[in-house]
Amino acid sequence: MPKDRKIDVVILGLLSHEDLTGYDIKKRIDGAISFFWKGSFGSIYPSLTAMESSGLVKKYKADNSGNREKILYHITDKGFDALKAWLRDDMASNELKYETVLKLYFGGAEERPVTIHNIELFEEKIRSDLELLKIYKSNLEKVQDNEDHLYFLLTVMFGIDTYEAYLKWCTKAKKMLKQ
Amino acid sequence: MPKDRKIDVVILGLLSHEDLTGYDIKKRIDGAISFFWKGSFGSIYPSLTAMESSGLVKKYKADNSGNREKILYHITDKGFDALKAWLRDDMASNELKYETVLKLYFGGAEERPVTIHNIELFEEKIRSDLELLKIYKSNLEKVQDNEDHLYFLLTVMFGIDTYEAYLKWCTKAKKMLKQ
DNA sequence: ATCAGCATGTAAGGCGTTACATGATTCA
DNA sequence: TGAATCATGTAACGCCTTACATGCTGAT
Repeated sequence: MPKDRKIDVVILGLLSHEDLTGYDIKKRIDGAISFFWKGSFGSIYPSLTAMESSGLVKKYKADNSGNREKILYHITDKGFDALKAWLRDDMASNELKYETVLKLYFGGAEERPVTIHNIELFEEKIRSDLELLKIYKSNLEKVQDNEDHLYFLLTVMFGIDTYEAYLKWCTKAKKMLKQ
Repeated sequence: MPKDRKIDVVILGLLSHEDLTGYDIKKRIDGAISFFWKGSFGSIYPSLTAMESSGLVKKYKADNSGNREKILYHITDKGFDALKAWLRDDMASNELKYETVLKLYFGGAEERPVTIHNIELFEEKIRSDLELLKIYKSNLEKVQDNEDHLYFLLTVMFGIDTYEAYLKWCTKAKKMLKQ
């Protein structure tokens, strides 16, 4: 029964740095965060509404110098406390659903080239994502004064290290499957 | 709208090796597979029922030498075709929900020791899982005749390689957080 | 003028978990 | 006798995705 809507803390985390609209939040999630978490409008807007009524965030209209409606969200003290409580909580569910590995595990049901092809597809995806991560990394290394940047950098390094391990494994696995 | 119940292929994959009961399937999923996929009774039994009515599997009562009711499932040709079609399909969604990395990314909202502690928790979990994986690996290496074992071995190696990369990253990250 | 992007939201429905309900068997 | 494990299933409910609905702005 305990509420388990992780999108809430993703949003609170983002709002702990700056006020954002729902649309902004979506863009942030689609950026560097997408490597380890996802989120859609269909979850973001309801979460914002729910967190507003429980007092974790506060909404306000942007000072309309233009005339487009734009609803910005600001994290409250209560929201900040919730974010910190989550960080201090030892609980952390790391759920991976690797369809590629699943296909590998059951690869015996097909000919070897099928599995080799699946590994190659994975490899290509990882290789291009890795390039992105390296760009993120070099951008982060340019600005070293900010404490937050250390955390972003560590996250990106986590991605780079694991992706490089994936690629090494791909090479090895293909070799073994080709005898 | 396309059916996306991946638990179906997990079950088909398991049944491609041997006939199993729903309970057996759950045990298999909780074993080596749990490293990259999860499943509960609440999803397994309904999936079996659905796949029976669409002809992918066939159920039969175990020859009751005992008297406990036991329903075994056998994969049909149609089920085997579905499994192979899935393997041949280029689509593969690898969804990770790394709460640990999420906490890392937003770690700036708390003091450094909080993040260091979170990394240590992750490290311990990975270390003990890695031991398990290494046991699986040495067991697999004892039996080399079977083609299926190659796939299991590759899967386990994937786990070992990535887990070792995680551990190296943990050491590095802790060092950086302690200056 | 049109298209991409900005911007907010709702609705339907799928997937899956947790908890519940039930009962037999095996082992200490 | 009692606990753990075997064994099957249902019910409630939550989370999230996809698709839909709407409309403005800015660039080409």
